[in-house]
Amino acid sequence: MSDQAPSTALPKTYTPQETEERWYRFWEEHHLFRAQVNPAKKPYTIVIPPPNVTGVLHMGHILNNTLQDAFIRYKRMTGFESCWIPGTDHAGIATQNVVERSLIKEGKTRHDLGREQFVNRVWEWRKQYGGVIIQQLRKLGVSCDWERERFTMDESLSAAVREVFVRLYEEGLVYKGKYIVNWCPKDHTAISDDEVNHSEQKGKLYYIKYPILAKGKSTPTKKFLVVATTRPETMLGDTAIAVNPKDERYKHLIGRMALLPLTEREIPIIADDFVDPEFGTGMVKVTPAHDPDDFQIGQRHSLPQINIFDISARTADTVPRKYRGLDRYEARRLVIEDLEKNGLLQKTEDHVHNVGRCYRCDTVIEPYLSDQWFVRMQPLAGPALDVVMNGTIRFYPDRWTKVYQHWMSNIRDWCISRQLWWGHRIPVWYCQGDAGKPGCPGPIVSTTTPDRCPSCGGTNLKQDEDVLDTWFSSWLWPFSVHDWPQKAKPGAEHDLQYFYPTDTMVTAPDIIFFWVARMIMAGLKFGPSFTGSSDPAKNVPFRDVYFTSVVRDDKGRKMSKSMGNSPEPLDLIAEYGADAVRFTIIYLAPLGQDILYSREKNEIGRNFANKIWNAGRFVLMNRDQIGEAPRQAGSSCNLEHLDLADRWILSRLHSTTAGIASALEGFDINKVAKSIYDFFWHDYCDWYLEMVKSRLYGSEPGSVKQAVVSRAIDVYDAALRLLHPLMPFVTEELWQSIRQRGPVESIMHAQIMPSDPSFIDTEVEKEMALVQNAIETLRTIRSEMGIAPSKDITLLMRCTDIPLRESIRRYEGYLQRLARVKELSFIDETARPRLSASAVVDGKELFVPLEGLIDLDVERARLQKEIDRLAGMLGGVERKLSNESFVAKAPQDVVEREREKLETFSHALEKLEKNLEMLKG
RNA sequence: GGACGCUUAGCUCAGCUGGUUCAGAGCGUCGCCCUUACAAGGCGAAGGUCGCAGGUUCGAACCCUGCAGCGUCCA
Repeated sequence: MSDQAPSTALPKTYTPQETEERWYRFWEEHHLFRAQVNPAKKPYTIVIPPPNVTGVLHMGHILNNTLQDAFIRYKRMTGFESCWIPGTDHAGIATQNVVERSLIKEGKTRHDLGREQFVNRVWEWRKQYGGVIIQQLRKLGVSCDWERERFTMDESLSAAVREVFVRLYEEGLVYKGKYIVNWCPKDHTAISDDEVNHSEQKGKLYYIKYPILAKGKSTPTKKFLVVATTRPETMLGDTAIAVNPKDERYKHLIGRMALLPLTEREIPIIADDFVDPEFGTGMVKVTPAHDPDDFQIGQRHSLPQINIFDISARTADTVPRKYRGLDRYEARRLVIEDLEKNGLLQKTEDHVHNVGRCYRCDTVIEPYLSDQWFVRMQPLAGPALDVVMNGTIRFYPDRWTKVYQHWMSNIRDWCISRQLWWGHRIPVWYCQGDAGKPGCPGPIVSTTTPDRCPSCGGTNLKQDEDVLDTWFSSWLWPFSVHDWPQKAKPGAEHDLQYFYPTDTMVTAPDIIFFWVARMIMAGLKFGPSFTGSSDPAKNVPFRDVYFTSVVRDDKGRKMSKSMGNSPEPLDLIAEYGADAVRFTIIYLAPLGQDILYSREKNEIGRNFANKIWNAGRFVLMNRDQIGEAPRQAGSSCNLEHLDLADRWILSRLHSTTAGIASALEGFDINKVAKSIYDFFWHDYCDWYLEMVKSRLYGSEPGSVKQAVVSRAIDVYDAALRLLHPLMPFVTEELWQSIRQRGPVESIMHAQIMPSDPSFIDTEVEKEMALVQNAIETLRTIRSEMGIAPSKDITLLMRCTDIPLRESIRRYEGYLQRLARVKELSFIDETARPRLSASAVVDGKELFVPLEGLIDLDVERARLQKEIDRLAGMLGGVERKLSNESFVAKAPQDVVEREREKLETFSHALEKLEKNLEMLKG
């Protein structure tokens, strides 16, 4: 017994705090998370969806990262080279905001510092605070390969960004243009369509009268046209009025001019199909510089574009003096006031409309005309849609494919430039011309900073001021983490070749477009350059996408720190332990279904940890007293002196293992948690260990008892390994305690025993079910008859079958231990035990003589209830069988089963009724 | 307006291709128990017309249609 650990008395209750810290240090110090190119193994790779570098851990991260860790650990324990690459993204707007806020406290703005200084300042901030979330993740116990940690602003990842920009530019997939974009007046930058959150909001619909000008003249007629608008202030930038060409009401006005109130500008009345005759008056004002639809109309009719706002959405010099320098809402108020004064406001109606807000700061977005860079998405979307539709990439749950399909089919170009200082500066330069000479037209687009203009040789170059969208680096993450494009030679033996494509992407559904979709595009587009293959299956960034649940509070509201309805994850971990928090959230989170969460629910996980802890205590105490059997070579489990309970627990272990493997295949991690929980708690603790006691404390020889102890530990060991991916700490602690382990040995690299079907024995499980059934029945009788738990009972069983009697005798110990049956005797058909409680289990009658103890009324009521229940079921079966079409049409085995039920139920019923009669007589 | 999801015990949820004692589990409640692993525990019990209305079928919690309520995304 060289592998027997020294005696260790575990405390009665598991306390996670110290344990967790100790084992995490152990794992990290011994580089146990590290993955290496290993051609002998298949890789299993996950790249973390990089959290925002300004972020702090929230419940969504807890769920998301527990899932990833569970997948990574299961794979590591089933023969894969598991590699989980962590990191953060540089979160352009958020990070810049954070640093700007701290500058404000010093009474400065970024403009006071200048660009270079400011960017340095952000780097400093990042060095100091950017690792917070990474440290917090460690508390959760995640097995990320920290030696591969990446940041989207790392030099190598920045090189990837430049490379991609240049390649796309050269292919004509990146272009610059003046378009209406979503402008955040607070952050002073454009954002992409996906970064705008729309919500319904109550507003007003204003009906404004515009005087119609006399034909060919600048004098107003007495007539007016009326437009309806939700944003009256933008009228200052109107350059036309539009009607639907088919609208009979207004046909005669097309081509005429109107006078724009408050500005005295003359604008044309035009016809455009876009106008909905049903909306408002059927006439719309056209403001090409401040509305995306109007912009389109403006393009079609070559209308002037008058930008009336500055970058803060305050009115600019392009409006009459009176209205200049106003916030858009003040401008609205004043415009309305003046229109009213002039009798030009016909009416105002309540109106619910959709308002877009910045996803970072919630400011109402201003459609804004500006020069921006875009990615042409259509050519990238086609292949990206194909790989999902044809199953090369699978979504879990599958319904997200529809959402994806819809988005991909209606895709719009991606605005990638941001008017920020923090981020990847756009790799584009403009020739300004050397002294006295004019600059050259056209941009210089290059992965490296150019010395001189390629056309004129001039050295006066100016880089584009803008930076790229953060997501423009995130979409490359699955391969940029491996230092593409530097290490990109196809065929070479390195990380990119080995670990790409990744296997599973675990992400919240709300960012399906931000990175799932775009990562797929990027993988398919740039994959061939390092996989050397045009096969989409080799270029996709991942094969399975797991969309997590949304974590809500117990009232169903989405948890958010700003709402204050989210517990602080680190507090939860401190209070319950990381294992408990991990297990609980997995146990509660069915695939793709929202989860209602509250802190007390962590008791599920905490209690479970304590349960297995105490099971460990139990086996250790017995090992210390009884000792273990000599180790059998080549076997993962002691198989000597097996009895029913042993065969049963082995059967359960192997079918649980198989069930977990198949649940993992389908990403049904919730089921994994439930299976291991039920196995460990109910099968192993409630039944197996209780049954083991009857042998350990019985009269069998020491060698037999030692085999029993060894087996109990073996099964326990296997169960710990099954559970480890969900509860890494407590399982490590216990695994290290039950047997002597090597100095760098860890359960995280122990292998999960594959399910061996030869152990799965349905006959044994059936027999065991019978014993369990009998024990439960006896317990019910005891409880209902008010028999004190400490009091022994006698059991009479009607059974004439001699071999069966013998086999039942073998379980006597279990009945003794688990139902406190002191004496078991068999009786024949004619015996009529009086004053007994009785029951029928598997057709056999059980009698518990209760002379002097029995309350006849209670027992009669109990029997009557059981009779009613059975009679109900019997009735159901009889109805089915008397239904001719059932017998004719239902499958034969189903009919046969019903006939058997008829048999069983009526026999049992007969006996119960007889026994009830006896009590009456 | 369009798409998707959900509705099963007081609460949170399982329930696979329609048929196995199918109506389940955990929490909560009630009763008994500090039984030498565990009171963060053990044993037992009560509790539900499976959202509503139709339909398909020998048979529906499960499939189809409609409706209602809740939620999410897109326009």
